[in-house]
Amino acid sequence: METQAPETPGELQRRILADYKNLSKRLQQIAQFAVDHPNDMALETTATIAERAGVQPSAIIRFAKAFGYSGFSELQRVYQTRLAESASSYSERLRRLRRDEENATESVTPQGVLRQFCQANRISLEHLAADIAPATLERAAQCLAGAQRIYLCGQRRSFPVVAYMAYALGQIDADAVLLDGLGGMLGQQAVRMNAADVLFAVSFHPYAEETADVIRRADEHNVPIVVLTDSPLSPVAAHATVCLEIHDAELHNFRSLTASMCLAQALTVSVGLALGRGDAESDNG
Amino acid sequence: METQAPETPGELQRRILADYKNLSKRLQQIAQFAVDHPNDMALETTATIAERAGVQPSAIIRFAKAFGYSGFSELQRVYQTRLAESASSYSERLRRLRRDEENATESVTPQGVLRQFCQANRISLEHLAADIAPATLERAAQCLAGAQRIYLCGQRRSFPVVAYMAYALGQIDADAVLLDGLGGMLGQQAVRMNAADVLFAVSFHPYAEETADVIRRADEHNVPIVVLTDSPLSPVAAHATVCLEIHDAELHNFRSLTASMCLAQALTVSVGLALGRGDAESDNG
DNA sequence: GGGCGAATAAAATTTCTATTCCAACCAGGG
DNA sequence: CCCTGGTTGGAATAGAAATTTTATTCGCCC
Repeated sequence: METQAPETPGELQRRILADYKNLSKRLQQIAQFAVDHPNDMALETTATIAERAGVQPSAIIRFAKAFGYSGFSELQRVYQTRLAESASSYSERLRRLRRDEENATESVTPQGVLRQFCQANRISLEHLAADIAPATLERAAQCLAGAQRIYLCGQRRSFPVVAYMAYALGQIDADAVLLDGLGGMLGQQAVRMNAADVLFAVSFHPYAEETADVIRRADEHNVPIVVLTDSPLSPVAAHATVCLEIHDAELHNFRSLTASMCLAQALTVSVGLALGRGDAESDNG
Repeated sequence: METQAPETPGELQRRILADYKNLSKRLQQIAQFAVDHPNDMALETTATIAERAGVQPSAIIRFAKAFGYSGFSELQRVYQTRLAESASSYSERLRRLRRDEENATESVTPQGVLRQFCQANRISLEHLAADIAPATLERAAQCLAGAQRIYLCGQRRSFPVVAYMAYALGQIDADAVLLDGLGGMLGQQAVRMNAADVLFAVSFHPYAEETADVIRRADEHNVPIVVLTDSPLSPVAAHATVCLEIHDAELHNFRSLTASMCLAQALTVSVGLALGRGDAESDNG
């Protein structure tokens, strides 16, 4: 009632421990339970919590109010953020970052923008390393390394990713062909794919029609397909032999490519290592 | 209704993906949202979820029933367990990640390589934010924003960077031309540059001859030049009006592009903000 | 193009939950 | 022993949320 209610999980935890000895017997009992079962506090109803803690529902309300909240719901909100943040906080963190920084005055200066992007991209790289399933990545690398020729396809925003791979795979003497659709001849370029090859396709949200076409064609000819996309439900994922899911940061309505590029690079190097020409040349330009 | 309702988060995820194509349009929309925002599914109310997903609350119920649950609450319970479980395993994942890093043998597996790249790139992003002089960045942004037309030039490893910029600048309706040297006509494309335009050139170590040529030509015609390169002593830096120096990470003899891409993106957004069309569109592909 | 059935939206209903309130309770001091 | 401060338990209440019901729309087949 009297003091300000903690708004972050950490603050709350500290407050509970500090005020513990000043609480009444029943409230101490609840504090104990809250510290021991934060998940229950976040997910269960007052009735359930009351039962599990062996108290009356109204005592739960009193507990919340004792820490300055208007009611239990407000307290529960704090426990929920704790849970959401600690879980797969990725998009949550990015969203918060965006909210925090977009209204800061410096966010419109170039260096402010740069700092935001650096920060956001660092977070997305952090998660990239943890989120990609090793087995999936392994299969993707093997798929590419075992192919006679690697066809690369990506339009619009995805194009830089495959452009980079075309270059990098060339550096390790892999037989890579970039399907660039130059002169409207994407179909012509793609028609030679066969089952001994592999198609590496990159496609993000609005999912360019051309890429979908190439994938469909590859699927019809039993060409293995490695896909890099942003959702397992994306139309391109359906035909994938191996599907790599990636979530790049988005800021100022621009989606980044950092994580995608990083993954592309790691894949290329892995293919190189598999082919025994990983750390080959001295330089690349 | 007909089949058994999934009781574990993993099962549920698989069921959603498998049945996706059999669902009605609205239900697909919800499935999409559920896959993308599991936290919301666990913590928010039907009304809130409905609003965020852009559907009616009753549609959420139908969604739950479509997977065999008696109602939404039962479905939500599953998402809650997912959240609760991942909360406890998060620190576990971090610990594993750290432990693995000390393990040198893993560095040749794809996930080991990926982790190294993520780590290295995160460090380079950290430095990027600190190393770039705000004034230089500001001048670069103004230079680009004030130009009638932006010519983009980058070969080999630098190409993905300018390819991305060509795309991104197009998104904000800037007049950008990618000098891709297609059909050996790089000279033809470059000849129209004049003093009201600007040339944005990217060039790294062995410094492609074509890029140097374009820069030389631009300089002769008094075209302002913004250069992104890896050394102030590089041959391309000499002619630069504004010179941005960048140091991407290098691993396994492959130089990354992460920092360059990040800078390119920050620049593009800054140009957009300067032109007053920064956060324009809803989406970009 | 008109009628049929499924899918959806909107309103109405029911269920459940947080919260309030007050009587009973307990401890300590007169 | 009884009053007095705070504390507790549990019924009552107000409100919100899930669910059901009812119209309406949409898409498809004849």
